[in-house]
Amino acid sequence: MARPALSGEQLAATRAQLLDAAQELFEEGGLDAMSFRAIAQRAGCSHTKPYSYFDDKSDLVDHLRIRAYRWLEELLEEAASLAADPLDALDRLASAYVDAGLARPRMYELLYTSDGSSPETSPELLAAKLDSIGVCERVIREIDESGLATFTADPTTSAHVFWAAAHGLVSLHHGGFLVVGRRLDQLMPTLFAGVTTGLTTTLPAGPKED
Amino acid sequence: MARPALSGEQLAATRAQLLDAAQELFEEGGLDAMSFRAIAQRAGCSHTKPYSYFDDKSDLVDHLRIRAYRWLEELLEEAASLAADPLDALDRLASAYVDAGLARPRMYELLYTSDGSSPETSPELLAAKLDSIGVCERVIREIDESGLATFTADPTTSAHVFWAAAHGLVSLHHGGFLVVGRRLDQLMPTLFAGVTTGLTTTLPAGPKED
DNA sequence: GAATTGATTTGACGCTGTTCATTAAACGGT
DNA sequence: ACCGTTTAATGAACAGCGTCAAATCAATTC
Repeated sequence: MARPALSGEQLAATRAQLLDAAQELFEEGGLDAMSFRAIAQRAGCSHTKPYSYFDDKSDLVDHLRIRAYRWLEELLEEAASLAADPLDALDRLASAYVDAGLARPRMYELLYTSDGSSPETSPELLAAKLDSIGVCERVIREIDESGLATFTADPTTSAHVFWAAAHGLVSLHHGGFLVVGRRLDQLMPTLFAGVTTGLTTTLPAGPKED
Repeated sequence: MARPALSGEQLAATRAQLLDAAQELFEEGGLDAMSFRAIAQRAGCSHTKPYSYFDDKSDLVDHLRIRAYRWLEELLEEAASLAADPLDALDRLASAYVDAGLARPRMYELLYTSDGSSPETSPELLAAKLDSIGVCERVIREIDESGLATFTADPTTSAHVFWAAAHGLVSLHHGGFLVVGRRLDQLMPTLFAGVTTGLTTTLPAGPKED
């Protein structure tokens, strides 16, 4: 009858284009630099076009958050794939997580901030979150199954504990708590060794009390 | 010669008044609701008066962050003061921290967010941060000195580890990772028992292999 | 009472996110 | 080849934002 509606591909392409622009602006200059209008300008369109592809600015940012979690997931997946055994994989996961948080603080920021306006998270965002932490859970399950160590809690809980430790560590750094600066290098092994020791009965480097 | 400059008291009083208004608005409706103009309106003055008391909006928010850390510090201090012994104090500290984070999510949010514009934090804010984590550090030092347990790392590092665990846990909850909801109640003891086990050689509830 | 000095307010600017009326473009039917 | 329809994209407009400059007001000294 008339002008054809946007095909799925075109729609996805433009959305990706807008998200690219948004991500660039955000990583360059933070939230202030990522205005809806600036995104449109960088994407080379009028400042109202994004409204055809996203409900809202917070909707756009939510999709950016999903991207951030996918980025993290791939990163962890890659780190785990290089490991010799599941225990090594958990170690690499922790290092990769912390390294990523330090290397791309803005991207990391996206993971743990939310628009105060929309308290409820979208299903896709939730799925992205669970998928990323799922990498950790899977590795822990592999450790359990391999018999290299035995976790005293179920894999989901154990993954949450590791995740909390890793995120807490990165937050501590970004929050400026680690005044010495070099402190993180000594803190990371202490924390993860502590958590691992506390959560497993058979250990990679046991407590060995004489 | 002329109209007298603001006395220190008046200045502090007005600043406190503005911060009260800002805190109210923020806890009511998040960052969006806490506009510079809305703060002034609630404080009952023109929308530019705050500029006589704060450099900037981010300056005002920074002072709000300091308030948040002072609030946290007092809260932890009070929790520790109720304890029978230092080991109990550490337990209460963890519970108080998590409870506070769950009860006042907006206040908690202030602790770990920063304006992307000003990467460097003010000395007062840094002091407030270190004072709040200092409560934890002090309790750990007391445990060490009392001989109830022996930490394998120095008190500062140990405090960082506990802090990271506590913050990570609250973040996990606020981030919506704990889909089940009740999960937190079982996660908290697991995490803190794990961290404590991993960091101490003499334990409140040891690993007891056999 | 007049002058002066600093606190406060008023008015304005450019920018923001968002909405709405308008224009432009791509197709089907005749 | 044209028209009518449908949809994408635009431009203009609005209220609200943070911020700055000029104007106003109040309190003190001469």
